Amino acid sequence: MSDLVKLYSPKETEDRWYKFWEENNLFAASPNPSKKPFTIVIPPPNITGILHMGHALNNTIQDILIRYHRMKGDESLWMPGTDHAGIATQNVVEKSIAKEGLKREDLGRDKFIQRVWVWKEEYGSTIIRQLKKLGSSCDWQRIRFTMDEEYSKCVIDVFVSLYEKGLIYQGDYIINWCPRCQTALSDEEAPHHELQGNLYYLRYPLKDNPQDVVIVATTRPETMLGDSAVAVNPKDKRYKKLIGKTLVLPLLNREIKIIADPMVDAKFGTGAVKVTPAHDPNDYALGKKHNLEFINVMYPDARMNQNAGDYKDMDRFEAREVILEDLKEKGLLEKIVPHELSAGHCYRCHTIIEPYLSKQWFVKMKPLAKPAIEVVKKGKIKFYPSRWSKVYLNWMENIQDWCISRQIWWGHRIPVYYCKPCKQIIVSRAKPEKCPSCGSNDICQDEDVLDTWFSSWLWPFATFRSKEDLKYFYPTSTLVTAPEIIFFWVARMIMSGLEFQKQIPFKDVYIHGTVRDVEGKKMSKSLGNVIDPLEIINEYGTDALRFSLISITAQGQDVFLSKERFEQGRNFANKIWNASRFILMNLEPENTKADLCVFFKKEELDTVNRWILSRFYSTIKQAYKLLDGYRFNEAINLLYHFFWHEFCDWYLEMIKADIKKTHNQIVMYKILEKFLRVLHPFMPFISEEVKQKLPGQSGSIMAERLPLIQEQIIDKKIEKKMALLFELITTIRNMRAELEIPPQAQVDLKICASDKTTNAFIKLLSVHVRNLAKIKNFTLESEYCHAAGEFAAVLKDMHLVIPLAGLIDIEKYKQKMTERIKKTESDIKNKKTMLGNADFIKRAPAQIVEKEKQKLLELNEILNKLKGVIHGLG
RNA sequence: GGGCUCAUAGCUCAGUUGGUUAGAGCGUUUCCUUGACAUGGAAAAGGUCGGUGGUUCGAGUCCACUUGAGCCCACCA
Repeated sequence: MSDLVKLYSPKETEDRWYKFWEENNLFAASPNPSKKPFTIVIPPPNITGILHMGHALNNTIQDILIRYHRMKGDESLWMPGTDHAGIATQNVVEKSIAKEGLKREDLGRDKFIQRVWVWKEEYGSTIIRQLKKLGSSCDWQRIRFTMDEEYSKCVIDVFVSLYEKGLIYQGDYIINWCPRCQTALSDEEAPHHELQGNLYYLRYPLKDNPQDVVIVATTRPETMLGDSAVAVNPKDKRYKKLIGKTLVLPLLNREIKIIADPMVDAKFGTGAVKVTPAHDPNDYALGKKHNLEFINVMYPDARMNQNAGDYKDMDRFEAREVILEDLKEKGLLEKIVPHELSAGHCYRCHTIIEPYLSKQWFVKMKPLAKPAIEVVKKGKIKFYPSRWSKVYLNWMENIQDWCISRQIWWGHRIPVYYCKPCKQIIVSRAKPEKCPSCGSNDICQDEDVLDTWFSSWLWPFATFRSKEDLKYFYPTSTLVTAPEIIFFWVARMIMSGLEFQKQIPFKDVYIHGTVRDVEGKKMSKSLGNVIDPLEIINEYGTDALRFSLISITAQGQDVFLSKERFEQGRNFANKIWNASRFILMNLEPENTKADLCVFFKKEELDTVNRWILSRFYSTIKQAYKLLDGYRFNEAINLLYHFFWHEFCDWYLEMIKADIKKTHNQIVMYKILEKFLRVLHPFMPFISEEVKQKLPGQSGSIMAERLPLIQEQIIDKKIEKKMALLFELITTIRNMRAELEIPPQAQVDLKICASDKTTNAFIKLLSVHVRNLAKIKNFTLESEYCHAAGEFAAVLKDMHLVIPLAGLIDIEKYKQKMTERIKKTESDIKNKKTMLGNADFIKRAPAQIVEKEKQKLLELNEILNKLKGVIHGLG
């Protein structure tokens, strides 16, 4: 290794190791009764997906969990797969055939679906390849697709079973309709966004007295063509006498009634509202209640239809303008007031949703939601961070029925059949030969397919191919996903798991933040602010990407990302690489064989080695705890700090002078080797690469176990003492800088430490003071030893003296000391006040009081020493 | 209209059960090309934790109100 380059090169190593792991089947998991299962099902990416930072974060977290548990000794399965993504995929393939001048109708249903499968074969696994670049240790042999034959069977089975239970029904309702995709959408698929629009005030003349008008306000004037009433609040005095009267709908001259309903808010607009039952959910309810006519005025593509009179064939927004013009001409446009409104948008193509009356299939959600609410309330499923459980419960408690039919071709076709002669509806797992009612074989299947989420909600169990696997790995352990997926997927999986497996689908739900750019904007292609993970991998390496991403992801907080962040990860990988190089080039292979636990004997091992071992075990103990609590950033930052600043900056520097000593050899090797194992879940590639270069090591690091915590090695006293030593060295270095002594020049140093323990400790470790602070003649006194004209500093109850005067600016230094004295005096004053407070003495825990007392003593000591320094300066 | 999150060093952010010299990375300043690493080392400067009030012996850390930023949900036409 020592002959290798100074810079770590992830490019040359990462792909190689991934291939090695795959070829050696190291990702595979299978039921093993002697082990605990740990299971994660991947949120299946769309086959149209291309890896973005959200995926990178999501999958890095899962991979950390999986690798951590695998090395903990659990039978760890990361179940991979992809989602057929009905609308998204259909859109992509439609675009692709459009290049040949074709529409899907030109091909016909079967040919089109064939084309989708061809597309899927060619591009559908792009995202999988990219997940592999990320280092994801999924059991790829188990990979699932939501349109796999068996999976599809399960989807159909679930539909039929829910239908048989009376939980699926068909009906004419107002649904969210995307005119561009030309399909119904669920409420979740039509998120509302604010829109700057207008409130248009229209005048509807009374039939009896056309000079008199009722003014209605609307944001969508084109829907007036479908009006079948005007509604007012029954208590509204302004309109009381008009209730029951007839209006003439302008432009179409249709007669409509004025009705009264308490649903109308008298304070909004004019207090009179036009009622369009076929184009608005509220109006739909009014229409049902008051038995109004349902007039659909649009084609599925949102052009006006035959019910729209002269406006037929105009697009809805074009019609809006023309209608307003015409009304204005007739003097029936009262006014236009700017008005902010929110409208549903298609989550696939962002087209404004049209509330549209149509026949669709729905799932009754209330009965399914009930047990799903219970399991979260009872803590059987826990959200991390816990606040998301509130969001979940709030949604579940107000759940609406789920529209599951989609008017597209790519997806699971609804298993409903219609008998043409007798109109019988047959819901069946397989196509019936003949109608059970009339015996006819003139049967056709429902044209619609199911919502993609109607297949993904079965993911945690439908992915398992055998009963044994299902029994062993289900319920899964942790689900890792983003907040916007809670309603779409998490909630529904909980419902389906309870309904079809009678068990929760997972125990923990870890909700991570959204990846945003530095300005806090969501990363998206349209904004052009994306950072491509693959580019980062190419430039900095996968380990760097993973490290940086994780180190800034506090539990549940959004991630603000700029490209520079990845430098830290790259630098850390390089640091590990070089520290390893250093160790390996100094390591005698025979020293790699010792068993650390046998070797470790307090009495025999020197302080420095005891210290670093203690720090190592303290660190991993804390890291494991943090990982178990899903605090990934804290865990990795802890490991980072340990390795870089304690192991490299202090430990390796201290033992450098005596690197061939057996104890040093054994300890530095053991810590490196063990550290790599702890690091592996976070940075799988470099940990494997270095591990493989260690002498006497064979086999993958993936097959190793995490180092066990050796409690008996943790020694807080030594850790504290060593902290003092470091402070001492730092203070001396500081003095040298103050004196502008060149780094390579050696100086003499006197330390006056009156405290016996401290004195003895410094004596014991004086070699390190000499080496790390470049000291030539070192003397340790127990008495005050600061002579006039010498340069001195104070550390706790010690005086540090460099007998080399004249170089410093005495006045400047005096001033600095005076400031410190002032600060110390003020600290003392505060402490005295605190300790003088009877309530504090009485109520604070004794150990805190004791600690404060100690601090006061120390401060007094420091004050004395500082005064001595000033005095010494003359 | 309801709910949630955030506001801590120049920048980006940590800070689990309230304990008192508030941390990191990046950036800045000074010095160092010393055989592991300049994707490096040493040292330094820099916050009193958005505001107000409260609880407490003690609050960045709990409560109320408030200001600003952002997100989610909701059938205001």
